[in-house]
This record gives sequence, C-alpha cells and structure tokens, in this order.
Amino acid sequence: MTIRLDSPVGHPITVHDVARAAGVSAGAVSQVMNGRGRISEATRARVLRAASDLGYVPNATARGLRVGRTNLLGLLVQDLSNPYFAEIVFGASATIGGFGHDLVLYTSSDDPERERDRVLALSSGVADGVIVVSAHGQAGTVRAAERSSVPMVMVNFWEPTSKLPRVNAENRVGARTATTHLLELGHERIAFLHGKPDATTHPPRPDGQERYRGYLEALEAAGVALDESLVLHSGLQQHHGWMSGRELLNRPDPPTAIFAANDFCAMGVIQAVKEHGWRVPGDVSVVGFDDIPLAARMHPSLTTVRHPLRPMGAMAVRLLFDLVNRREGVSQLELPSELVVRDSTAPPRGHRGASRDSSFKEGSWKIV
Amino acid sequence: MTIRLDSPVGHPITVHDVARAAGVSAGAVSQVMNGRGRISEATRARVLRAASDLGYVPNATARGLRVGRTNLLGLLVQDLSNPYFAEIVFGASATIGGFGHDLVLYTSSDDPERERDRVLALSSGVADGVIVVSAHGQAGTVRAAERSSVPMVMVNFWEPTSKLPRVNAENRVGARTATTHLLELGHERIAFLHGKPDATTHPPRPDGQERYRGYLEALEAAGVALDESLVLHSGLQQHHGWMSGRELLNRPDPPTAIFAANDFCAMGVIQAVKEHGWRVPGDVSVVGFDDIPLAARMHPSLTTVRHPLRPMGAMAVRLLFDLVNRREGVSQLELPSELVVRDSTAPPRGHRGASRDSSFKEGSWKIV
DNA sequence: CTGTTAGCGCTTTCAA
DNA sequence: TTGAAAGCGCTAACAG
Repeated sequence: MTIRLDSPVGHPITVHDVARAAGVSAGAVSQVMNGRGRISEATRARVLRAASDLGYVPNATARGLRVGRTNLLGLLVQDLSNPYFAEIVFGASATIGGFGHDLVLYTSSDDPERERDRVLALSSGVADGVIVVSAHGQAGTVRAAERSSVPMVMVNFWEPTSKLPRVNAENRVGARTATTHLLELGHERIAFLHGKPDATTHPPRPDGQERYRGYLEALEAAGVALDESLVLHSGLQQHHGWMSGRELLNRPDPPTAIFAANDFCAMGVIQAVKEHGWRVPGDVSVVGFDDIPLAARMHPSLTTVRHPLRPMGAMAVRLLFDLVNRREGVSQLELPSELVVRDSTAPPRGHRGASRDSSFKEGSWKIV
Repeated sequence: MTIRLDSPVGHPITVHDVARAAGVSAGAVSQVMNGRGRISEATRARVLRAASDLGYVPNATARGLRVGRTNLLGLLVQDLSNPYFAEIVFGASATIGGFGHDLVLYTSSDDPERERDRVLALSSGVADGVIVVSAHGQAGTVRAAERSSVPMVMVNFWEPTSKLPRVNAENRVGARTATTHLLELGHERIAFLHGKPDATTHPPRPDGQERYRGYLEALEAAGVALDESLVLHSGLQQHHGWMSGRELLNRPDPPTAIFAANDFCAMGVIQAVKEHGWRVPGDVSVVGFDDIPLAARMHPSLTTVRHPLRPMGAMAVRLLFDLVNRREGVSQLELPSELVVRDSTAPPRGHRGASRDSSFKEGSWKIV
C-alpha cells in the first residue's frame, strides 16, 4: 500500500487493527464487513464502531486474491476520441455500476499488436472478464481471446468461424430501410460508398457486406436496376467521403442521393457537395451510418442509420457479467438498427416526393 | 481466478507449476519473470521455456498484494457523455500507457454522494493513485480526498484553501483575450453570460469569476464602460444559452456580441439568434469557452477559448505518477488557454472592423 | 455464536 | 547462484 506521509495513521489500517480495537477476531471483522450472518448484534456494533473510528477501508487487492475476483471488468477500445467507441464506453460505464463492478479501460491506439498485448494483460487476473471492441480481427487478438482463461465478450465482431460471445448491431435491415427511404422519396440514382478504400487489398468486412446486401435488396424490391458505377470503395473517414463525393459530382450524370459508409464519411460527402456549389438535400440527398452524436448537430442534420452504441456497451457488460458468474444465456446477439430521418434527405430536384416518414423502428432485438 | 471450463488447462498456471516444470524453485521463476539479476543463463532459459510452454501469465492481483502496488490509476469523472470530460479522459488514457499503468474509470453520474463513495472506494487499494475531475467541491469528496491514504490529483478544482495537487486551465487571460478580440472587431455592446443560472443560490465558481474578471479587464483596457444589464446569469447547458439569447435579442437594444459561458451555452445562443431570424456572425457575434470538438464542426464554426483538455488529462497522469513514486515536483499547475477564432465572430453590422487575427497563443504553461 | 487457522499467488529476504 | 520460507491482507472453513 502506498502510504502518504501526512496520512492520519502511520500505516494502513487492516482487519487486525480493527479486530484489536473491537476486541474480536479478524474473522469476525471480515464477517461484519461483508454482512455474512452469524454475528451477534453487540459485536457487530462494536466492530462497525471500531472500523469507522479507525477509518478502516478493506484492501481490495487482498480480498481479490483471496476470493479470486477483482470486481473489475476490462474494456478494450482502439480510440477513445472516436465517438463511435466513446459511445460504447459510455454505455458500458453507465451500466457497470449496477453490477457492482468497475471498469478498467484500455486503448490499443489502433495497433493490432498492442491490442493483443492488452488482451493478454487483461487475462492476468486484473479483471474478471474483458470486453473487446472491434478487434482488428487479426489472428493475434482473436486467438488470445479464445485461449484466455478469462471470459471475454466481443463487440462489433464478425468472425463467423469463431465461437466467441459477441454483441453486434444489425446492418442489413438498417441499410435496406435507409435505401428504401431514399427510393420512396423518388431517388433512383443512389450511390453506395463502401467502407474500405480498396476492395482488393482490404477485403470488405462482413458488416460492410451486409450493408451492401441491404442496399441491393432495397433496389431489387423497388425494381430499380443496380448501376455498378455508383458503387464506390470509399472509407470510414471524412476525407474518404470528401474524395468520393467529389468524384461522383464531377461526373456528367451524378447521383441524386449518396449512401455513405458511415457518418464521418457522410460529413465528407456533404462538404464536397457544398464545395461543388450544390446543396444538401436540395441537389443531393446524403445518408450516413451509425448516428454518432454529431450527426444530429451538424448542418444540415444527418439522416442516418442509428447503431445502438450505448446499448451495445451496456449489453456487453450484462453478457459478460453473466459469463463471469457462470450463468447460462444467449451469448451472441445482434441489436437492431433504426433509421433516423433528419434534414439531409429530401425528394430529388423537380420531384414531388412522397411525404416523409419520421422514424422507422426495427422492433425488438433479435437473437442469432 | 475465474476458470473457464474450456480453458486449455484445468486450473490457472502459477509460479509453482512453472517452477516444477523447469526444475527450479518458485523464487527463481519470479526473479526471471521480473528480470531481477542473480540467475544463470541456463536456468533463465529453462524457466522462460517452461513459462511459455505452459502459457504462464503472472497473477496481477497476487503481485499487487505482495508489492503493494497495482499499477492502476483511478480516474473519476462525472459524465463521460460530456465531451469536456471525455476529452480529459482521452488525454489521460493516451498518456498512461507510457507510465506502465492502466486506467480504472469511474463515473459519478453527477451525484456528489456517489462521487464521494467512489473516491473512498478508490482509496481501498484498487488504484495506486486517483485523479478526480471537477469535484463537486462539496465537503464530502474533498475531505475524502484529503484524508485518503492514496495520492490524489484534482482536475479543474478551485478550492483555494485546499492543498490538494491540481491541474487547472487558465481562465482570466483567455476571457480577456476573447473579449479583446470582440472589441477589436468593433463591438462595444458585448454581453457576458455567467455559468450559473442564479448567483444567489449558486454562488459563482472561482473559474467563472476569473472569466468575468478577464472580461472586465478587457473592457477597461479598451475604455469601454461596463453595462451591467448585459451581464446575465445563464448556465452551462444549451437551453440556458438559448434562453439567455432570446432574452437579449428581444430587448430594444440587443448586444452586438455575446460571450457565452461555454460552448454548449454558445450553441444555445446561436440557436436563439437563428430563431430570431438573425444571422451569426452577421447580426450578432458569439464566442464560446472550452473548444470541445463540436465547436469546430458546428455551423457556423465557433470562435472560442480553448481549454487544453487533453493536455490536462495527460498532465494529471504525469503529476500523479510522480506522486505515487514520491518524486518531488510542482503539484498545482495551470495550463494556458488560447483563443481560437472561427466563423462566429465578425465586425458588428455597418462597421468596418479591424482585420481578423487568426489565432492567439498564450505562451507556455504557467506554474502557480 | 465466535475465535483460530490456513492459504490465495506472488516476491523477497535469508540461508545454503 | 539457488532453494526455502515468510508473509502481504483478506476470507472461508472449521473448531470451540
């Protein structure tokens, strides 16, 4: 224990100090502190008194060693400055208190090696369980997770061959709903931006594929033929969207709507549209994905598919808690997305569009 | 230790297992794992071999108990969904790895009682030290912190009577610079919004007072008389700014510029201006405080005083680390603010204002 | 109902 | 250079 020089007592207070002061045994003190029965009212009172007099606080490390449980849950994210991750962390941290645990936060700085290291470190008994958000999917982390002697829950994890418990958000239906929304507004030339810049070197992730499938499904249902020239490999960052937006707008026949890979990408697209001298949604409609907090506050506010990020964090904690306590339960689940219609979508130029539906909800969550 | 049923071995691997496998004593294994000398190359190799064969990971809890140090630093914030706090957490989490520690994150949900509880909990040896952000200043938390046997660093803490180590951001000079910026643009009727809705029930905080002093200093230096009717008690949230903005604009002689209590407040003001049918900065200039990430992305982008939130988090970690290791050092410091000029400020209507200066920097940080 | 004891897994002395 | 042993502070089992 770290002892401060100006600490009220020269050394940390232990059970024994309290026991001595109360004239009982250390075991009795422990019983009282943990509320386990078999203690007379009289001694209980004496112990409590002594404890508070001395300012006794049980040492969590010692208890952890003895009980084999730290009441800490690890949470590993790549980048806290990205609102996508920040929201998940928020959901987790808001929930965890209710389970009597606290959060150990790790950031991997987007570095697969560091990610694997942290997973390993977490397995050393610091935490009773670990949540890994958006594992890089590289062999290292996943293998470490699978071998770990500590329960682990993955968030936003799409490895179909792995049996690791996970909490994901639905993608296909969300994308289909968003595309349908655009179609109903009267759009027919709807561009789709993939999240990976280059499909050959970066194979598209399964969640991105799901979104694409949703897009295709919506087109097909509406009887609109796919124009492959409108499907671009963009990226998840603002500048990706900006570049893709520029490219699309400079064509002789630009699309009337753009479905971006995520909200950041959509922001870049909107920027490109503005720089082109066009307006959103007057000249081009734009749809994002995720619904980060910024989406509601930008200008124009962004129509987007909401990923339930906070609930995902919360669910991961729940699930992990059950795992830690060996309770059975669903261990792979997918939370629903929902379309949030805001100001960045409207009927195409010169089209008397259908009236807007305000917000589409995808029912309760679905177990896969 | 939590043992998973499908764990590679039936029980967690301990030093003894490794010792047995390598044919040495447990002590020797520990020496090797911690790189403490006095071990022959031969045995060292054998131990390392055995450890990796068995997949041995030292138990952090046991080590923590023995060594009296967990290599965990606690961080207590009120509300992670507020970018002000999120940025500080980000700064801390990005720095902490370099110090060989990890972060235990606590949220107090804005509840003073819970805040004190968490400080107490943190003192129980989970963490080697604790950072408390924006303590509610209520007696409970501060007293708990002062009595804690664990080193503690406060962030954004303004109790002049307390000797607790702290990392703050400069307020007065920042506010003065911002006000001067408005004056130089040609504004003379500059409203100032306090951060507390009601000065009588909520006595203004020292940092708010400092900002107000900066405002007064700037007016005085420019020879502009203070108009007390332009000083309002607003609040730190968007709706506060909105209400104050409405009130000011509905007057017969509205101000030409508004210096809001913080960025959220400024957002509310801008909203009120827009609803009033006026434009920012054409009809009214608006300045915020803090420079949360949103400030740069809103529309119009916000001129504001940047609080170095990430550096504050990083500094707090540094300082705490020194404290934990009993190194001497400055223990109360104040990081500089800087004015960031964006699109929400311009000369008042019909005024040929001075040319814009782009960004004002307040030099290196200052030790108080 | 209460006190005593053993030992969680590790590191650090001390003795060989 | 290595092995043995003590003990960090706590709790759970057991003996009284």
